[in-house]
Amino acid sequence: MTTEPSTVPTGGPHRPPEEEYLRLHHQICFSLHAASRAFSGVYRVVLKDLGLTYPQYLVMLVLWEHGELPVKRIGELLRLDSGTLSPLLKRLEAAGLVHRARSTEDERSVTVRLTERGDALREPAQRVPRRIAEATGLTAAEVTELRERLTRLTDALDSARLTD
Amino acid sequence: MTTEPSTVPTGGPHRPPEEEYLRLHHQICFSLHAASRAFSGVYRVVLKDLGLTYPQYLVMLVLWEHGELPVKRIGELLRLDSGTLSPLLKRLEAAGLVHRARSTEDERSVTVRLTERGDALREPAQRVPRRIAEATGLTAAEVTELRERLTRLTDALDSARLTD
DNA sequence: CCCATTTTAGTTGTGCACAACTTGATTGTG
DNA sequence: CACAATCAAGTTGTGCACAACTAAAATGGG
Repeated sequence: MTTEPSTVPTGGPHRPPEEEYLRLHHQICFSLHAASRAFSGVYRVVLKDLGLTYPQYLVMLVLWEHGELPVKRIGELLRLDSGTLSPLLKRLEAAGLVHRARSTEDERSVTVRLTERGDALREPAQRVPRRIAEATGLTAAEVTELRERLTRLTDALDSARLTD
Repeated sequence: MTTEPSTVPTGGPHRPPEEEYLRLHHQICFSLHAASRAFSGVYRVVLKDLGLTYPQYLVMLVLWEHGELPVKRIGELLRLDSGTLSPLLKRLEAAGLVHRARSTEDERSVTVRLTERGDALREPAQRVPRRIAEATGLTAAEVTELRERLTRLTDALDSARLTD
């Protein structure tokens, strides 16, 4: 029974809809998962010179854009919570790229700002996007379309989760 | 200097192409990352009843389809190595869903097969895909298109990585 | 003014991803 | 046959994601 359950698609004349769903679904959930990991893999190679991981790079991107931010705001921008960010920021601080300090006006808040080294890293990082873009083999228009589709998908998934 | 570097897009009359790249690129890499995590979040909720995590569910999917497989083959199908699979399979075995045994013909290989409980879990799992499909808010055609795009992207990223 | 509630970071524990390495079995070639 | 090269799993160590929790500060209603 367990040695040969439900083999290849089917032998029957019509396929039950649930089977069809299972297959399609398997493919979409797996392909997104795989694409995400393939992306990290390429980033791992490209970011090696900078000494950054992919999530660390995302944090640096928002800091390069904004200069300094409270941890809370970084979390909102990157959709990450303190359980992920606290140790990550600690590692960036240990690497001398950022500085963390309690806000004086609100002692609950911690402000993260770039150090001189962190700011300087921006220059070599400028070359990263083009290398990644080349690796994807997508045109700018395709990138935009895919991004929009993924953003809509994320919003749909997030709101579906709330109503569960 | 570090307090306000490179603020908003620009103040200048023409934007340097690297800046444009940085922005677009930021968005695509972030959106894929976020979509992947949003997906896991929905799966986490839906799979809770089955007592499976998302990666465990992927392994169960290929086992439900093939009945039994060597670890090596599972890794090929899911693009995962033994460093990820060994402990994951150990947890599935501890949960009584699979059984692992050294192959008699090749002592290097370990064959993973479903236990009766693992096979039985297939029935309630049939309802998962529809729930996920509803959460995505996508039509079947959109799912197919997105999946194809992501698969092409993964292939492009993987081959780009090899030539690095 | 006081205290319950909320907010912000941080901590702990579990699981996944992956590089680098180890162990033991198999294969191919001299 | 012998032994180097290869191969399959597993182990170790690092980092990310996230749920659940704690600690400390701020806020707001009575």
